[in-house]
Parts: sequence; C-alpha cells; structure tokens
Amino acid sequence: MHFTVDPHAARAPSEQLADQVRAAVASGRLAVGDRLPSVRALAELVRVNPNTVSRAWRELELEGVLESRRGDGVFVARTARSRCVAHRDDVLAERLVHATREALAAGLGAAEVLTIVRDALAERREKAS
Amino acid sequence: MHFTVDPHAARAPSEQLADQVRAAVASGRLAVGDRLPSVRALAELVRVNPNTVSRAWRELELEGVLESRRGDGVFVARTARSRCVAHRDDVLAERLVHATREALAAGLGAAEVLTIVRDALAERREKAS
Amino acid sequence: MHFTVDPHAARAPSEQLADQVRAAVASGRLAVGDRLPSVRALAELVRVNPNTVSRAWRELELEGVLESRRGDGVFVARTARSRCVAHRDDVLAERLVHATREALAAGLGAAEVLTIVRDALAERREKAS
Amino acid sequence: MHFTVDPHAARAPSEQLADQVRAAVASGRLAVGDRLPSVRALAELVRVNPNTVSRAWRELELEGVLESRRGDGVFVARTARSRCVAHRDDVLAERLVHATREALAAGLGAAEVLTIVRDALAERREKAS
DNA sequence: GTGGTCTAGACCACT
DNA sequence: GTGGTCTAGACCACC
Repeated sequence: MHFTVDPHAARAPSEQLADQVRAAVASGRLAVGDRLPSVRALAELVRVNPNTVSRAWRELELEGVLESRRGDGVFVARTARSRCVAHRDDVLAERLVHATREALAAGLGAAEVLTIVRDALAERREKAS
Repeated sequence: MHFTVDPHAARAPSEQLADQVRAAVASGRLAVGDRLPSVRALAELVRVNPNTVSRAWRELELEGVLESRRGDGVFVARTARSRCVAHRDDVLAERLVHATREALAAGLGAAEVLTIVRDALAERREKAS
Repeated sequence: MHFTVDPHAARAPSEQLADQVRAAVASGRLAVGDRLPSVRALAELVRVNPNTVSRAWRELELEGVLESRRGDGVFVARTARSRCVAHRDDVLAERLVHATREALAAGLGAAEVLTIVRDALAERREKAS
Repeated sequence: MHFTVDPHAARAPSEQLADQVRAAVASGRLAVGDRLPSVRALAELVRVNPNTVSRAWRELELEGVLESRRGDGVFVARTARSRCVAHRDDVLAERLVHATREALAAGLGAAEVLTIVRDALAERREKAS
C-alpha cells in the first residue's frame, strides 16, 4: 500500500490519507485484518505531522473502517470492506446524478443524456473485447 | 451580467471570465449584440489586471463568440449562441462520460449505471410535473 | 447547558464533553437546532485547549449528532435526538446485562437476580405514588 | 493466590488488597485456614509500603475475615466464607439495583428492564446447555 | 467573530 | 516499540 500527500491540494492531508485507505479497502488492495503503517512511520514517509495521520486513522476508526489496538498497531476492521464499497458506490452514483442534473438544467434532453451514457458504456465494452 | 474571479482557483482568471461569458451566452443571459463591460471597468470590478480581461476577450474573439469594434466596444458575435451551446454541451457530455467511465472502472455494472441515470432523469420529470 | 471537565478523570476531556452533549440531547435538554457554545468560549470556560473542544465536536459531527456551519457555529443536527436516545439506551442495557452476568458468574441464581431487580423497580413505583 | 495493586486506581491500595482477599474467599480460591503471604513479602511483591498491607489485613481481621496468630502468620478465619459471600452478594445486588435505577431514571420502562435482564439470564442458560 | 486544520512537542498507557 | 490525548500557537476560510 502506497500513500502520498499533496500539501497544496484543496482536500486536507488527513482526508487525503483517509480517502486512500477507503479506496484501497473498497478495491481490495487492503484486506480485512491487514496492518497499516505505524502513525509515526507514515507521518515521516509522507512528510506530515504524526497527529495528522492519527486524525485520519481516528476518523476511519469512528467510521468502522479501522481498528486500533493499543501498543500493537492499526488494522483494517472486519466491517471495513462493505462500508468502503458502499461509500465508494455512493460517491460514484452521486457524481453520475450530478452530471445528469447539470446536463438537464442546461437544456439537454433525457434522450441525449442516455445516448451519451450508453456510448460511454459501449466504448468500454469494445475496449474489453 | 455578473462577473467574479477567484484568485485561488485552479483555473486561470482569464479562463474563469471566458467560461462565464460562454455560459451566459449559452443560457441566453447574454444575447447576440449585447455589449460587454469595458476592459478597464471589469478589471477593476473583479480585481484583476486589465491584461487579464483582454486575454479573455481576445480568446473569445478568436472563438467567434465576441466581436470587438474599435473605438466602440466588445459585443456578443452573431455566431456566438450556437458556438457556446455546442461548447457547453461538449463539456457536459464530457462530464457524463467521465462519471460513467469512473463508475465502470470501479466495478459498477452497465445496468446499474443506467438505472442511476434513469432515476436522476425521472426525478427531474417529477419535479417539473 | 452547563459543561464541566474533570482533568483527572479516567475518561478523556474531549470524551467527557461529547458524553455531556449526548446525554443532554438524549434527555431533551438540548434540542435539534440548538446552538452550542463556541469552541473558544467553551474551551476557556472549562479550562481546556480549544483543540480539545474541537475534537469533541468533530467526533459528534461524524456521529451525526452535531452539524457545524463555517463562520457561524455548531448546532444540534436533525438526526441527533434518535441517535443519542438509541446510544443511551444501548449503554444502559449494556450495564444491566453486565451486572446480571456478574451476579450469575458469582453464583447468584436467576430467581434472586429477578427479585433484586423487581424490588428496585417497585421501590421506584412507590416513590412516585 | 495472585495479588496486584494499581497505584493509579481511584480505590486505595489497601482496599484493593482487601477486595482481592474477599473475592478469593467468596469464590473459594482461599479456603478457611489458608495462610496469607507475610506482610513484608506481599508488600515487596506488589510494590507498596508494608504499612499498606498491614492496614488491609487489620481491616479484614476486624471484619472477621482474617485471623492473625502472633509469631505464626495471618490466616483465613473460620467465619470468613459466609461473611465474604454475603458481602459479595451485597455488592452485586447493589450494582443491579443501581443499573436498574439508572435505566428507570433515563426513561426506560419497567417492562423493558425486565426483558433485558431476562435475556441476559437466558443467554447464560443457553451457553451452559 | 465563527470553525477547521496543521505543526510541534509533551505525557500516558499498553505490549 | 505501539497508539491516544493534550497543550500551544499558527494559518486558512467563511460570514
């Protein structure tokens, strides 16, 4: 698992880390029970303060994605997978809905929207075949 | 017509202005033949350098959206409407395609994507009725 | 709403604050939409660092109990009441279950446990009448 | 018989030791006539002042739980078992009563309390079967 | 004025 | 060694 933090990004560093964990769990790159890098080690690696990593891990713990064991380390929680997949799907659906609404608001017709989407889906299919 | 520039935004100030003109023309808030604010006046209003406004107007003139008449002012060109609508539609379509691709990449099925989009379209229809 | 923090308690100060908010919402002393004291003001009042109050409020925001509006303040969220009541009931039930298990483990019979509980319930009833 | 003292606990060290003896006698881990560790030896073992151990043993002697024989040592008294069992039962009952009162005070109904307790009792029965 | 986040450095607790 | 929390002081963003 590789982590990066862009200190100039709009998204706060701790949120960038949390997002990376959520994405990794959703995609399976991080599995239930996996140990995460230690707070101090990761802080040094991505050049942030240990508190920043801590804040990200804590947020994920409250979400039920991580589980910290004192004096031991931080691990991917049992319920993490489904939570992260659900969360990711929500985010993706939200973007689709948003793009659709904007298109409608700007005057595109429903048929046009569907054509665009179908084409994008088809393009993928061809690429795969 | 109201203009704003966010100096911290990722998009360059002149592009922000150009986008605002294109959107206004596409939506009809700016009609063919309308006069735009003078370079100096707008520059002062949105707190940017006059050159920045000039660059935006020049780009739009090259695109056929604006037309400058020496000693008179800058106006919305005859062909502006269709160009801006087309441009806006391209942008919107691009966003839809992008959201669709992301959803597919993350593992959502084509059927799910279509359901999400159809729901978003239907919601609009209900709101209108 | 009155807040206190005991710096020597086992429970962390930020958790003490969070608990007090949860209890106040569960009991109705804090209603949906109520504004909480500002981070800085409360920090001074209970003699902790503003960050400590912030951490408590943030935890409650992630829980859906509070809602913060930038530049405005922190408010009791719409869904707070049911969440806090449910949480409080869980805690109370957990204590009852724990006390029951301990009694059984120590050799008390089920009948004895029920008698003790019934007496405690009856005592209350008499007090009320 | 294993003793421990947590110097940071709210309960005084001597009370912690007394509690451990009472619990051990109540549960049978210490039987009537058993010899307890010497004051000096236990003091060294749990890192407290010998006076602390003395105070605990003296309290238990006054309670009739221990019996010191000069020049010989300290032993579990003849009447210890019943006293400790009674004491432990009092403590357990007190906890049950307390948990019940709290639940009532928070607005749970008597029926709900009984259901929770009955479930906890039943769970135990199933586990045993 | 409001909250949000980060850095820095400290102490505690658990293993 | 691990994580958890607190203090202190800074800067940003929003109103």
